[in-house]
Order: sequence, then structure tokens, then C-alpha cells
Amino acid sequence: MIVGVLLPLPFNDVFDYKVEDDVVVGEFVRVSFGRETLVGVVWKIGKSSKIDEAKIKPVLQRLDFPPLSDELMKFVNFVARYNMAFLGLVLKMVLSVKAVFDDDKMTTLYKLSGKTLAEAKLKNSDARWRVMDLLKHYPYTRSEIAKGAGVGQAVIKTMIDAGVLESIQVQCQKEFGVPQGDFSKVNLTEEQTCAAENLCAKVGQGFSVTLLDGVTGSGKTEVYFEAVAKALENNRQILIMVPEISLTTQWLNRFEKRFGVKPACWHSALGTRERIDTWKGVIENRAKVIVGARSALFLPYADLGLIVIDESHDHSFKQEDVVNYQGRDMAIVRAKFEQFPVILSTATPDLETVCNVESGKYDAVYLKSRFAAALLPEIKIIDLKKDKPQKFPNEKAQLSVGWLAPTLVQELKDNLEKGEQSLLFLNRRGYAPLTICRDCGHRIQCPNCTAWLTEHRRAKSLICHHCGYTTSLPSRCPECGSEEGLTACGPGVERVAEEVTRRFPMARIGILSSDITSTLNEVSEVIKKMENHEIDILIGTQILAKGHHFPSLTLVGIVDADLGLMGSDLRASETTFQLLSQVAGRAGRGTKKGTVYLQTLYPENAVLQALLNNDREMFLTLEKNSRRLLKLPPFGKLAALVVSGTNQDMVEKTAVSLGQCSPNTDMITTLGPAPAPIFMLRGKYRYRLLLKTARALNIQEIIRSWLKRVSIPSNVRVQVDIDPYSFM
DNA sequence: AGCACGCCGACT
DNA sequence: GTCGGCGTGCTC
Repeated sequence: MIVGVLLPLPFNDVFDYKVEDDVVVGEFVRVSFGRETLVGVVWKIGKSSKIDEAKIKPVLQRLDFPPLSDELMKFVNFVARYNMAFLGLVLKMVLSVKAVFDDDKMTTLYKLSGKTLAEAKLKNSDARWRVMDLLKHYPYTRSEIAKGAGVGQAVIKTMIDAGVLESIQVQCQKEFGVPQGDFSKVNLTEEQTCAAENLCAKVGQGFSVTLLDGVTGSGKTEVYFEAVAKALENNRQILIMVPEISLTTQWLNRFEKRFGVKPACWHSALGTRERIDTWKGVIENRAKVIVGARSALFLPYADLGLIVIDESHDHSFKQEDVVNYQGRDMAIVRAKFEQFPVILSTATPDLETVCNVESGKYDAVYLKSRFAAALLPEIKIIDLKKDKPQKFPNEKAQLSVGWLAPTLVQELKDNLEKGEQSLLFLNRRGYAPLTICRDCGHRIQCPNCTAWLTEHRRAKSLICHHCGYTTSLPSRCPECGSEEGLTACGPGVERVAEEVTRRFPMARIGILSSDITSTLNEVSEVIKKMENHEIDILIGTQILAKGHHFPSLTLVGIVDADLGLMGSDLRASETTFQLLSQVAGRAGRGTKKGTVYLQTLYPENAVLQALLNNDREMFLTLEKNSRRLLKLPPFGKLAALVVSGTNQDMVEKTAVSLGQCSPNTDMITTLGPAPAPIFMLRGKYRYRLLLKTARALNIQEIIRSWLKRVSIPSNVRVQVDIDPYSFM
């Protein structure tokens, strides 16, 4: 018979293949396509195209995995249609790691061959001895040896090549520890118990969405862990979705303490081996709890029974590249298809979620008090126009600039003397966001993007934060050759750290930034130091807004509270409010009260006023009113079209003709085309159009018919972003 | 997405 | 005379 196979490629249609009669929809098959072989999924039975039957190739192999469920296939279809992405590319997210299908389930382990180092004509070294010692009783894989003996791959390779180690092939399948719901009972407060019972009541009762809304430090994690325990009791799989950067060791330790074992993890930094193991564990129902970034949503769970979305307001759940989707929303869709509950956990819910609670679509449980004796921090505003940062006297002009107001400097000093920890927050990586030549006015720009290069002084380089372009810091101006002129403009975390060092030479200082220059290990190293109170003042970017618990942190200074408010982004105020309240929530989580200082040039700003008064409701009301007025989400629908390509002329012409035949009625408004805020990105010119419709309309259908009216040249790409978050 | 085919400019 | 740029078209 003939079946339609969906391949993990940018197509919306299946390709026909011949196969024996007993094949079922959802089965994984290997087929040849062009000159390569690929793994796809049988999507429909019967012939789908009108091509000559003689041209139809046979299925090469049927793979021995449980077929995709009907619900998951429906979900894939939905995600593609809703986000206007290629069906095949959504499937690709499910298949996720090609190597799974080539994996022969055999693993190479190494053991001692009996040959000594001397016999192999290798010198003795500590590293080699540690390897020998490790392998004395039991064989391990290469990476286990590297980790266990603390040596590099090179050491192991030398020993293998010299014949000191020999390989053995073993059949191997990763064992996933089974988390125990009753491993350790934590003592919950009355409020927490009540919330936990509420959540547990949803588990196993079909589809529902519940907001777990609790202030920072109220113990939301412990509460949703109870729902996880309940789902484990029912022997279902559980997905805990977290923003990429908050998958911390701290979180994992808490999980392990509660459930006895580590959960399976899924994130971008995973290696191929780990991906293969986890993917198989998920589809074969051996991995019970998966904690992962948004991409974990597309794994082929055998029996998913609960999704928890931690920090559900976080914008990193919105993916913006090949397939654009809002992970939080798609998680809810998946739960609906598969009939299980979703828990949204956050201290600062986004407006969409709040409105869904108000309309009764979602349920909500609240945690109003902080854990134990912890008090909410006191928030104070520093008006930078009145309380100006002081310059350092007798220094080179460039070095003399300061970024911290005298009040904040004094508070830091006092806090330091009290022996308590402080945190300075600035959401800007590197040393300075712009380098300008004071002699000729030249600004150093990225060759691929319409953006300035950021100086990273520690890495001695200039880096583009949009495309990653890196170049060494020039000693003289590339334009006029001046040796003195180049000046760093504006602060980044490195520069604030420099100022702190100069003001408090005795203080122990740490920098934390989600940088290309710092590895995951370095980050957890700094966090550990902070926890152990080996750091007095920690300076960092938004990486430290989430999930960390520093008991003796009592002072938080937000260096530039205005930074996030400047963007043209419709969610700018919401993001800023969330970010700043998260950071503020780091203060005073122990027994001592915390204080938060916001440095701003606009102390009257409504967002900052709401923060100052600890008044989330006030902020939400303001935000709701302004969005309702402008008919923005959730009161209307929004979609962005990004027209891009290397040929500026063609891109512009396409954008203009899209603008000319754009739909416009009383229910539909289109804006643009306008050059994107970053006009050139990664060497491509970009124009944007924005489409705003009434809530009741099907925005996807409107776009589909719009795009049909315009012919798009092949070297120009039109990308659709439903409900865009970023306006760059 | 990949990959080949094919048609024009700059080199040993 | 060839190497290689990327525009176009195809993959069951």
C-alpha cells in the first residue's frame, strides 16, 4: 500500500512511499529522499499526491519505537497551523535528535587491558594514574572517565592509542531513577497546604489550567511539588517547564531532596548522548519527570499527566526563530488534546493569564505570605537627577565616571560594615554598550547588524549581542587613527563591578552574567560562593533574577531601572515590572528585612511607582486599561510579518507590495512596512509589518489570504510571528 | 532544508 | 581555458 510520510523538513505536505499493509499511522519509518535517507512519520494512509506510482519509493525500514499518538499528531498539526510554520519543521521538534534512530543501543566502555604505562612507553602522570585507579574495578565510558578522574579527553585518547585501555561493547540503556512522591515530606504552612490540596485535586481529573500565584519566597516550588507527587502516584509522566536560565543546581537539589532522585533534564546545552537517552526514556515511559526548557514540550511522552510551567510569565517561553511559538500557550493546547492539568507558577503573572483567571477560563490559588519570618523588602527610589553619581577626582576622564548614586554607595558601605550581602542589578552584559571616538565621533558598529558592538573588557573584545560577531578591542580609532579618542560609553555589569572595586577595595566582589564568555560551571561557582557568603557584593544581569535563594542578602540596588522601559516593545512595561519585582524579591529572604533601591531618571513613572508601593494590582490595572484602549493582546490579536533578505532592493519592494495590498477594515489594522529596529541583522535587511485584528477574527486565515495576493521572490523571506514579543 | 544544475565573472 | 559565485528547481 501507499502511505504519506511527513519528513522533518520545511514542507506542509507528506511524501508518498510504498510499504507492507500492516503499517499504522504515527509509525516511525526510514525512507530515502533525494540522495539522503531520513526518518519521518507515517502521517496518512493512502496516496496523497498525483505523481506517477512508478516514482514512489519503498519505505526502507520501520523503526521499533511506539508510534506517535493521535493526540500528539493533532498537536503537531495545530502548532503548525496556529503559528504558520511548516508542518515538517514542527515534526522536527518532536524527532529532535536525528541520532536516536541511528543509535544501535551499544555503548563503548573502556577497561584496563593489563598493559602497564611502562610497557606502553608512556610516562607516569597523576592524570594517567587517576584513570588507572578509576578503572581498577569497573569499566566506564569515555566521558565518565573524563569526569570521574578529572582528566581531559586527550589523556584518555593517548592511553587508548597506546593500548593501556581497551574497549568493550555493551548493550546499554540509561536507567532513570524513579522519583518517589513520598520520599520526604516537607512541612508546609497552612496556606501552602491549602494551595497544594487545591492543585492535587486537579491531577487525574482531565484538562484544567490553574495559576499558582505567590509572592517571591512564598514556596511555590514546594507547593507544585505536591501536585507532581500526586501525578507520580498515578504513575503518569510529568513535565516541568522552566525558563532556560533558571534550570539551576539549586532547583535540581531541591527536587532531589523531595523525590530522592534527579529528574531527567532537557535543554539546549545537552550533548547528543544525553539527548538520545532522554528521548528514549520519554517515549518508552521510563523517564517519569522531565524538567526542561520550552523545547521539552515537543518530546513524544508516552503518558503525560501534568505540566507545570515555572515562572510562567517569563518571555523565554516564546521561541522566535524557525518555528515561532509561545511555549506556555502551546503547553496548554497539548494538555487540552491529551486531557490533563497545567499549573502556571509565578509571582508576577502576565496580563493574558490574569485576564483568563478573571474570565473563569483558568483557576487560581494564591500564596500571600513569605516563608517563615521573611518580610517583603522595602523599596525606595533614587532620583538620579537629584542624587547624582559622583565622579572620581584626579583620574583620566574616562575612568572617572560613576554609575552609583551617593545614597546607594552609602547603603552599600553600611551593609558591608554590617557584614551583610548586597546585590547590584544591571541588565546589560559586558563593560560598555558603545565605544565612540571622541576625536572624530566614530561609533564602532557590527558589520552584520545595525547595532553597536559591546565592549567586553575581561574578554578583551568587542562583541555584537545580536549575531555574536567578535573582534579584538582596537587600540586606535579605526576611522581616524586616534590613539586617545576611543571612549567607552554607558555601563555594563563589568563596568559597575569596576566602580564597586574602586569604591570598596576590600569588598569581595562577584560578577554574574549570562555571557558567552562564562560557562555554566563558572556561573554555578559564583552562585555557590554567594550562598556561602564568600561574596559581599554581587553584580549581575537578569540571570540572577530567578530562583536563587541567598539568605543573607539584604540590599539590592537596581542600577538602571529605566533600561527596560525604553523599548518600542508593547510588553516593555510588563517585562520591566516582572524583572524588577523578581530581582527585588531576592532581598530579605532570610530573617532580616531587605531593602531595594531603584535608580531612575523618571521617578514618577507608573511602573516604578507600582513597584515602590508593592502594588501589583495597580500595575495590572494600568496595563490592562492601556492595552484595552489600544486593542492589544489580550483584547485583540497581533501578528508581525518580517520581510528579510540579502538583496535590500528586493526586500524593500516585497515589503512595499505587502503593504499595498494589506487588509484594512474596522476590525483589521495593518502598520508598516517599516525598517526593523535592527535594520540589518546577521547580514540580512529587514522590514516589519504589524497586523492587529479584533479578538474574534482568525488572524492566521487573514494572513494566509494576504500572502496569496503577493508574489514573494525566492531570495526574500517572509516570516510570520503570531503574537510577537520581540519587536527587533 | 539540502543538493544539483546552470549560467556569468575573475583567475592560474 | 577553469573555478566558483548564487538564482532556480526538485525531492515521493
